[in-house]
Amino acid sequence: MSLYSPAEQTYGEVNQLGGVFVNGRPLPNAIRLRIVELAQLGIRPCDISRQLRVSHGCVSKILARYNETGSILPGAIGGSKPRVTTPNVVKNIREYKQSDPGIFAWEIRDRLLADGVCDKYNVPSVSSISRILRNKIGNLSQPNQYESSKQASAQAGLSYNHIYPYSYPNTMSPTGTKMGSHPGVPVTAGHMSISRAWPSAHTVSNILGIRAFMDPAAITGAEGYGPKMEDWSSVNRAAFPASHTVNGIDKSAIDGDIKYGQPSSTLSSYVSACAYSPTNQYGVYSGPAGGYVAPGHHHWQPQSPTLSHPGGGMGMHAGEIQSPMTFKHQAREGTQRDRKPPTPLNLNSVHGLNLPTSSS
DNA sequence: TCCGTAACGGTTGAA
DNA sequence: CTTTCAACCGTTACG
Repeated sequence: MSLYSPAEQTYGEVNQLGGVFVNGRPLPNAIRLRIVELAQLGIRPCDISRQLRVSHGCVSKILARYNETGSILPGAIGGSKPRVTTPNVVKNIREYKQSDPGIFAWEIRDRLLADGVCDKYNVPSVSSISRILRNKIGNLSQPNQYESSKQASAQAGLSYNHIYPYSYPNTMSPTGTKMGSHPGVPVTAGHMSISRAWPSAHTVSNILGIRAFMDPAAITGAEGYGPKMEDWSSVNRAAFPASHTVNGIDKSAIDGDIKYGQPSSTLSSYVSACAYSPTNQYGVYSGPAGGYVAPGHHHWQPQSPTLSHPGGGMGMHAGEIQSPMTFKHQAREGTQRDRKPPTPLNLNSVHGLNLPTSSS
């Protein structure tokens, strides 16, 4: 799909509940966040599922993950984690080699075990060590930036918190038709495309995207749905609302972002735990404002509970969700008979679902 | 009816 | 540059 996609086709499919999703891709952060927030308001998962039009399996998964890790973010997709040849291992191999240039690969292997660098489960094979020697350490005199960059964080275990690594191809739309118009966007800098990148033009598309997202009808209707996946995704990402404190659920942040822009550092808590960030290549969205996001950490490892990290600067237009759902309470309200009317807050207001679009 | 989870088809990105 | 491969995704269906 990458190359080009049929523009008219919507990017995304519609699930049984009428929600739009992109197969293989994570739900937009804004929706993920909304799921968590609604759950915290006491809304049952099944209701959340219906309201947001996200499969219950997904709601269940996101909530479970949130409970476990404290993060609403999806895990890192793609790439391959350094399995045995972690930077630390490479570093050690290099050291062994430097101190004894004639050392055999099997000897290195034994030393890695002996020194506790690796255990029997993750020690590289002799052939791997040979490859490392050949490919990464071949010329000891060279600085080898690879390591320097990663190595640091590498074994730390905790280093990964970052924002979701969505990398996003910034290539805006290949098609160019719609977006082409504003080429300004930086393709170059992969990172940040998100937040800053979205000046106006995107906005529109975002909106479309968004709407489409939630409202299938819109999609179809809008032939435009211009933003193809990428944009879409960007939307998503960007959309990350911010609020933090899950408990408190302050939407203020969100609102804020609705206004666009504000970097909301707030979402940190939600975001934080996300998985690692891939190399710093795309940097992760350093947000507009933020520049936080230190490139350095990425680390593989399952996410951990630690979380809060200022990472976030994504720009978000949280708005995304808003429109879609607007929570049609209709359905539910009618049936309110449920059990506890959990919503003290009124769903509608929950997130500020107000659609800023119109106003602003 | 609700919810956890496996299967499935998909995307991604490091190696 | 292309291919592999392992990670994750959300939906669906089942129990």
